[in-house]
Amino acid sequence: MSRSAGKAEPRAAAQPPQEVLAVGYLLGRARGSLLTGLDGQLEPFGLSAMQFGVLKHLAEGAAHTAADLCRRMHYDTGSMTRILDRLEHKGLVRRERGREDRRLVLLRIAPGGRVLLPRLMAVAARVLEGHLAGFDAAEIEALKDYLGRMIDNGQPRGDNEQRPPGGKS
Amino acid sequence: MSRSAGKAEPRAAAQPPQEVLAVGYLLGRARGSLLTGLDGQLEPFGLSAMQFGVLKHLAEGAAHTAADLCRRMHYDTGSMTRILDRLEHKGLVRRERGREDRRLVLLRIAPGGRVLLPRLMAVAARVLEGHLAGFDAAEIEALKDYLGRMIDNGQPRGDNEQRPPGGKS
DNA sequence: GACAATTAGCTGCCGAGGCAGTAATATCAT
DNA sequence: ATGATATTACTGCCTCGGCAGCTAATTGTC
Repeated sequence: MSRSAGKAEPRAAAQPPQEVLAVGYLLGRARGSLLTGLDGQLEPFGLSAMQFGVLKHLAEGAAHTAADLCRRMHYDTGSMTRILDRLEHKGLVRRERGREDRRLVLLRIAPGGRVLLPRLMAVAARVLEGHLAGFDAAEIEALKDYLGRMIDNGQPRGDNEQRPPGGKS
Repeated sequence: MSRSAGKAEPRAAAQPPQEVLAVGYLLGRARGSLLTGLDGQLEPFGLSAMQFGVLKHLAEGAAHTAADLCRRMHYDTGSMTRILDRLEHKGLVRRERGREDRRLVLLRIAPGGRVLLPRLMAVAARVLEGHLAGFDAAEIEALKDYLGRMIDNGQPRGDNEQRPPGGKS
């Protein structure tokens, strides 16, 4: 949002390396604390934070297949298969072979998952809010903005995308 | 500040759960991007980001034993042993039994590590700065402040957390 | 229709991190 | 001193995520 593109950017990030490296350190610690808390609170339900994320995506209709989930969550397809195995085994997710495209395995939340989800959401929100105690709305927005920008900066990683010449619809 | 029964608190973090959960998501992504970039850049040196962190701590004199490193870096002692094994095998770190307290294994950077470190620092700083491109000094400070506060919020003895009722699976 | 290229999902394998248990040493209480 | 407890470092064991390879199925080209 406050991405002032018109302004000159004097690379203000030019600070003592120590200062910049601390960002990476803090990032790892904050993420670890969040994950530990989340996993701990989710443990009574027998779910991990990752499994919760999958369930949430499915409930929102944000993804309907395993590959879709992997793209959205930037996750490995092999690991996704195993996570779905567990969720299906717990009766929280149902797999169904695609009828039109028989390569696809369409995913749906099972009733059990749909019932459980609200409680999981409440738990997750509580953990997040606990970590964000003392933050006002503007600060949360700023934090999300910063993180988003860092992610964007990291995306154009090193090499060029191969654009095969010619049409690719 | 026990939020045991806190409902209507003046905490501004009361936002739609979606918005708050996004923070966790972005945090994980930003950290992943950073780590991927760092590991990629460190690969030519045959080192991981974690190994670099250990080397850096030793060079700064921030830690002198394995347990010390673990406390500072919030790391598992078993994994630390294995990391030190590799660093020692590469000739970047030296182990020496403590003379006063014979339980300790005093750690020192070997000359090879000391020579290598500046280049590693430069690489790491470059990756960090790449992710922080477009950030001004105040924003970086704010980001570090936010992350630090999140970490502090996650620390608190963690036992005032309620347990969700009954597990099933 | 035959063929290659692409996509979706799954499995095996490997490295890394966390946990528990162990041996050696140090510290404290009695 | 003796025993109990704590700390340090290390070692298996387990789980999880990423990677490579595989099969089945779809799409595109001729």
